[in-house]
Amino acid sequence: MVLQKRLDYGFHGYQVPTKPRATRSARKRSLCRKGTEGSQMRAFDLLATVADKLLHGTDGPTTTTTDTSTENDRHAVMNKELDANSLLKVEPSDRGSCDQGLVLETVLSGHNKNCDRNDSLPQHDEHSPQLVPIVTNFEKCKKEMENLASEVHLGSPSSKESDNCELDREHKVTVKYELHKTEEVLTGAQNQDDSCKREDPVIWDQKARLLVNNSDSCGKMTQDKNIVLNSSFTTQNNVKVVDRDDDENSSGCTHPVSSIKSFRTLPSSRDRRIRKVSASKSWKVVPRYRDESLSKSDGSWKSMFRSKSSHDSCRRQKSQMNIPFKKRKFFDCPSSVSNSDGGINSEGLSDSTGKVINTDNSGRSCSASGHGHQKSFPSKDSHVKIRIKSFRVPELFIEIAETATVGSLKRTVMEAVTAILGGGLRVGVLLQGKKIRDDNKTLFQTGISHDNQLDSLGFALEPNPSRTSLALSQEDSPCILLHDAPEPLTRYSRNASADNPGSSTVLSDPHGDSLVNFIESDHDSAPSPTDTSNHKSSTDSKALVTVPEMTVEALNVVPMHRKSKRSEVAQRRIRRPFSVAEVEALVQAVEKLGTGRWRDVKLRAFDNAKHRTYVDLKDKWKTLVHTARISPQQRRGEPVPQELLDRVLTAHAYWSKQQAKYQLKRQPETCLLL
DNA sequence: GTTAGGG
DNA sequence: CCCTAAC
Repeated sequence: MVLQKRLDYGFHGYQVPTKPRATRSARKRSLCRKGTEGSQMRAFDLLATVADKLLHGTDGPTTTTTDTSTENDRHAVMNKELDANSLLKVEPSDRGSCDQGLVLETVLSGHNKNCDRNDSLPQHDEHSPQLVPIVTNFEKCKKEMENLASEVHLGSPSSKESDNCELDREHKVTVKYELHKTEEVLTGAQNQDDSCKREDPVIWDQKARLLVNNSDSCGKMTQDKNIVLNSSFTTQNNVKVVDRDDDENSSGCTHPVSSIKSFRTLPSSRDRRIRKVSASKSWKVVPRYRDESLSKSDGSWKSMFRSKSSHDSCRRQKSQMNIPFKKRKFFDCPSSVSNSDGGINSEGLSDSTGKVINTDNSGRSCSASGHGHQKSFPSKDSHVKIRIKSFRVPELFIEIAETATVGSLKRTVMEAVTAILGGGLRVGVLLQGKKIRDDNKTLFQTGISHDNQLDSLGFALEPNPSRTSLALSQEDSPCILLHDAPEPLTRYSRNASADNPGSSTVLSDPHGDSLVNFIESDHDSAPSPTDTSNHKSSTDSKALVTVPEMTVEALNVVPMHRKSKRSEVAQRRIRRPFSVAEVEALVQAVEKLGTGRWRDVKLRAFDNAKHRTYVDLKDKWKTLVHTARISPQQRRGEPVPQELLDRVLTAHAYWSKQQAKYQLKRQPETCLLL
């Protein structure tokens, strides 16, 4: 067994600063479309628009490798560079169609040819060594951008200039990268701020003001009320991306797992399926909402946002997202997220969802919005101009083996980002800290159109009950297939192991007590925010964990389905191969309890492994039996000790007999009865 | 909510 | 792992 270093990255947030502005024409068009409705637009429409745009943008991301991804560089990157200055950028993929292609790039400080655009890259030096800030840029195709801008940005043409020129075409996502357990992203925060600055917060503000002024004048002249809103969507999530390699070791010990509770806390939809899922399944991507987010906010968030936003009081609210939901194949409305969810959302919007921070990335947004909004607008007109400066998706947690390639890292991050952005997100609107739940109210009715309320308008990304699932599924997306063999990950894992001599396939018991460990793996997988925060300072951010060999390929992230399937955001749980220790525990439990009592088995041996449902155990047993029966050469994935397989066969045979006996017993009875 | 089994 | 039927 080999110990591998595992790198955990906590993404404290993705920032998607303002999206590129639509061209004038586009904007005009958009204005025409939406503008007519102006403040009369229903809140629901507003939500739908924003959500739609957001989701659209993420369609069809692709990941590519950057210059730094060579094998040779890999270690350097992982060990050294990451600590210092590592950046991840999401860019349009070359090959991808404009509208969809996104590329995730890893940029090392120093040689980032791509940096040009992002001068604002955070400077890590200041930060603690453990923190690895990553900035990702989301560039959307103009088309997308235009659409986005057009939709998001509603206003009179006159004000157009004011909008965010700098942001043009760039949908930026800033990702904070943290080493595991370092929840504090102070550095990152600063970085972000920097990046934000880079975005020219000042300019923004000024522009915003200009806008306001213009709008005022315009409004008066045109009788349009233009409202400029700078707001950021904030979501606090912890997404833990776990390596999906064949090896089970990954399972647990090192991975924090989302707690079921959290899921349960979500607003329950009436969909039974969903409930089921939430109850019994754990997802890799775990939303953190709840207090944790708040606590975190103190650490990373606050620092990040506040640092610059000092002047303004921003409302912080935690928002939760990523509650994995199963696909609702049958019910989903393909078209617009918001629409499809409508009913459910209303409920979902409720408190359960986190709160939203009303700040922009830099924290200034708040202020900006504040400036802009101030009561300068005449209330006559119906047009509401909204500018969303950034969307935040804080806390992305990624855990990846050191032996993973840069490419896999990119893919993993891409996957996570895609999952978040493309996955079940919905937009919540807050006014003065209160969630606006009635989607049918017009903006005017809600008060969004009122000058005095503008400064208190906020947006939040929230888990979309119907389609939220951050879980990344590789298998789901066709794209993956293209890159990877359709075969199960396990297969690849093997290959990978071969490729990486250093890593051993066998997972050792990192903690010593395999059973206990794996049993508790869940906890690991979903570390509470608090925990992480506590560990922040630890230099060991790179926790050395025994990790089974991980297949890089397995990690490949697959972009979610494009638009076509946007609606079906729900994804299957990520694959979590059983570790030998888990198998051991399973075998032991089955030996004692027999087959057919999976719930008991679960309670007995996997009670603490939230991510293992009794169905999972049953399935695993099924596969174990199958595995035991086939030749070793045919087996894939982490090899299971023959001894265990033998026990499997023995136990299986024994309990099969018992069952047969039982049935025989009964048969006569039934016969007699008959 | 559990089991069992096919996919 | 997912999905369903059946209980």
